[in-house]
Amino acid sequence: MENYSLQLNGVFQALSDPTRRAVIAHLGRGPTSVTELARPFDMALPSFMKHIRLLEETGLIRTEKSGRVRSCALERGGFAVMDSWLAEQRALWEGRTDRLEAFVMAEQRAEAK
Amino acid sequence: MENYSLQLNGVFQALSDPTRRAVIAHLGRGPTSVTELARPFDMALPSFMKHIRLLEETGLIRTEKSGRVRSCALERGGFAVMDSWLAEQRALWEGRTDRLEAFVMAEQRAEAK
DNA sequence: AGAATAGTTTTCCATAAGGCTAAGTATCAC
DNA sequence: GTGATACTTAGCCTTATGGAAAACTATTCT
Repeated sequence: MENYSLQLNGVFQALSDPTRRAVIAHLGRGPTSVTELARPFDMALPSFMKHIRLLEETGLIRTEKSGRVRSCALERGGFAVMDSWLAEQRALWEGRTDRLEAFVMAEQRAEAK
Repeated sequence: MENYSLQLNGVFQALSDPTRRAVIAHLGRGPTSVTELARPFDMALPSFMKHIRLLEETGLIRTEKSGRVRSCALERGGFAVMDSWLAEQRALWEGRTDRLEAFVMAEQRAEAK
């Protein structure tokens, strides 16, 4: 899947910025409006909105506008691609560790002879 | 810790590039030389080396030069910062889910009266 | 209606990121 | 010691990224 890789690019890149990670952390405690989320940052609103849009595009958050306020919430699904990649990698080098362990044990058994 | 955040920036950014993720995946099957790692990519060596250096700087891999060949290996420690951040986030929104569940159950109990 | 609030759109700017070529330095293999 | 190998260094180029200011739109409050 070509698309899987692109999603990974997006998610990792999104999380590489401290402002965006802080937004994620904030939303972990519940949905909020953009202005509320922006309050802790010394940053112009348009700049902040770029982060919000990027987070939404990558599927890490979901936003909805009602009236003049846009409220944001975590989208747990966005983390799924990353989780699966990480699991894949772990399977790889844990598999290898197992083989290495098997090898080491085999050596030890050989020595014991 | 100010440094923790910088490490997170680095690790996430490092993993946001497909070439670098491929290198990580390759190294998951064991240590190799730079040239060997570079083989699958249609990219000049100096460009590829930038990725290697970045991965090393962020602590995701470890490299060592012996003779004219530099061999690379995974550094599991580099993943630790990311893992801990992810765990932190999960604790946050799982904690919240629990409270939400508790709230919902309380409502149901109230209705049952 | 008029003022304040909450975003939005547009344009611009400086730096970082990813890639290239050309040329240089050690090793290693004969 | 010559040639091939395996990187390294040094510039250079283009696009992406994070941020800003100014001006605009749509709601909501009084």
